[in-house]
Amino acid sequence: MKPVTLKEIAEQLNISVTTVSKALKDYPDVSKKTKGLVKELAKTLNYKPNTFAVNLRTKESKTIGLIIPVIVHHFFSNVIKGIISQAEKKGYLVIILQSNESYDLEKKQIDLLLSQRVDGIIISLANGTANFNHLNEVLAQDKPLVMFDKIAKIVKCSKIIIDDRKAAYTATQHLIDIGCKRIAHFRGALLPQNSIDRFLGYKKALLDNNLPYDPSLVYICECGDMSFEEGKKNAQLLLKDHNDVDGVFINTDLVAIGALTEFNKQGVKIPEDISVVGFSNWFMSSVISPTLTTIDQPGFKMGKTAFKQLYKEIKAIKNKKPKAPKIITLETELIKRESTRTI
Amino acid sequence: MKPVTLKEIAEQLNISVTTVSKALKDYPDVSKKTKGLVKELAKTLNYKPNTFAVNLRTKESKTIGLIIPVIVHHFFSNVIKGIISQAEKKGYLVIILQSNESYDLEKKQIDLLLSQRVDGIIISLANGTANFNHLNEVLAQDKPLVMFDKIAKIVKCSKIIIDDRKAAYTATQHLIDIGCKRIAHFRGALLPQNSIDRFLGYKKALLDNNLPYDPSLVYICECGDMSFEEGKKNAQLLLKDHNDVDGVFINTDLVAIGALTEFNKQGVKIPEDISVVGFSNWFMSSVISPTLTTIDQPGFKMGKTAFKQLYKEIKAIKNKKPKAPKIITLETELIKRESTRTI
DNA sequence: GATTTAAACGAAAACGTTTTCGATTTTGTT
DNA sequence: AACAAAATCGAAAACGTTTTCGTTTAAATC
Repeated sequence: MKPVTLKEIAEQLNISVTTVSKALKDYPDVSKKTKGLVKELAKTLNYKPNTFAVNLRTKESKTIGLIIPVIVHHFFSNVIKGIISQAEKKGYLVIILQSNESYDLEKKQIDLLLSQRVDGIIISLANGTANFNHLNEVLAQDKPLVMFDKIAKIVKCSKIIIDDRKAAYTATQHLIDIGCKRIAHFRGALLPQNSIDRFLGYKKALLDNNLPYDPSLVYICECGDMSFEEGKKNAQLLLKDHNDVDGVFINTDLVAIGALTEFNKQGVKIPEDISVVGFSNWFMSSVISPTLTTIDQPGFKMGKTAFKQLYKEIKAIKNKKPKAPKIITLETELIKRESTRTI
Repeated sequence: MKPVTLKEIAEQLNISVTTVSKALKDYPDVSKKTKGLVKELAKTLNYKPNTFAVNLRTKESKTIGLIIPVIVHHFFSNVIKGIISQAEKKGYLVIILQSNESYDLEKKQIDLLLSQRVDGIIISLANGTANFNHLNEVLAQDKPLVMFDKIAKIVKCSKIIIDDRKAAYTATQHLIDIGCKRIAHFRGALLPQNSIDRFLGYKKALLDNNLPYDPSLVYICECGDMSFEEGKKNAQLLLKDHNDVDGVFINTDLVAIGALTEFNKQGVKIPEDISVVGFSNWFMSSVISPTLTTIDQPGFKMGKTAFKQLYKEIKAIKNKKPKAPKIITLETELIKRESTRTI
């Protein structure tokens, strides 16, 4: 019942534990013959190295931590998938934690991962995170840290992002191109960098096209978790206060879908009355009615890239040649669908 | 830069490693005074026990493994969330692996988790899994194993399920109640137990209501990953071969949504021409048009329950009082929406 | 003051592996 | 046959913790 150890193999073969260990790892100073014997017996006994001992000895766990604001989320679950798929290729396991958009939890979880001694951490920040000591603590311990999507510019680690500003600019420009003159923006929470950048892209597009920027058309949501309900609520407010709006650029597809639902309910014609552009390209956006024009955000690729970068840094640190942090920007694409007019 | 160890604390305080260890764990044979000193120094030095060493010594990792067919999936990601949330409460970490509906991968991953020496495993089987040696191997090693949703009845472990048969019966009965006479069924893949049970529930409802069971109305999908495309394809086939069908019970919401999309495209009126019932209650189902009548499957609760059960078994085995496997059936609910007629 | 009891501490083994470095054996060379 | 070189092996330390059990010190009892 007890798992078999090197010692037992050694005893059965009347050789030392050292030789068994070396044989299994193909050290050059073990003869072909003993290597054969050891490997064979190891296989028949179904020997599996004790990870705990290996970890203790080698000081690495071949495990990384992943902290994510929400799991039930099309974009994030795609990222998870990307990370896991890539990690598996390199023999790494992934421990996943959900911060629930809470800074306090995020902090605790970083602590937990550090004391678990994972080899590296990938994180997308909670909306509420404004203090970065916990992240700097990771770097201080010489542990690789990679951020994606919701990042903190100020923390000196690698980041995998999209150009939120540019993508938002493109989205807004599209609304302008099809003739919208009064364009609202649902910007979601205040803090996260990508909220800010998307807002800035929206604003710049307006100004570049000589459209006035009207702050009352920008809807902020204090709720931590941006959601369907938020979209409905904002749509209601919008219809009540601004009946001249003919276009909306919305921070996230889920919110956009909430807005669409409310627009449909109130009999507002999309796209004839109002054109709507979302952000992220959730699968859902392609099946609702009308289908949603949006910005495709490559979640799976982002996950893969994040792990690849983390892996490089793990190796680099191990070889005592730490690399400078790298910022990788992935391409996005405007997906035109039914929720925006064609000219 | 090196992490601080018990030894360093001991040296600074001029006491033994033993006492330091005991002090931190509140052993009764350490004086209040030294406990105070030790704890204080530990805090100022930011001491974190080396998990590798603790694991090696205690033979447990406070980590469990989770194998899931697909991550980007409303139901499964809810389960993940449930498991993680519950695990966190008990101080357990969760390693997540995606089997991609592949038996081979699943087998490898079980192996990986065993050699990683996780304290227990939660799994939802791949569609292709018909051989259960890898699962019995887990039990043979005295590791707790809990299955959920896609289970194998034959494996003697705890299971968290819904009554698929009953739920499918309810769904089909609902179609019958609103007047459907020719009811088709998209049953998805052939192997998984819940596919079978849902089919049996469908069939029994027909027979109990004296409606003929027509095998040509049951659409099977060999594709491993049941999906949107499958729904579209089956809807096409259905419209081509059976223009008298007035109701469909579909295995999974995502497939149902594919079918709805196709029906909409071909101008088939839902629910006037055909009533549609899905299964799982994905969020998406409440926002598409028409909104989808479906069976609510409590993913989050399932995840929580699965971990709770696993936890009990971990404790039980630790105390040398292993418990008999338990099968827990969670309630489901029919959610009536626009895709089925009202009488 | 001698003895018993309780309180506080520590030495050492153990968990299973990896790796250094020295020892032994074998092979090759003259 | 003697020696050098190469090939093969193993002893032992180390990783950091937990826990058993014995030892010392302090307090309590007679």
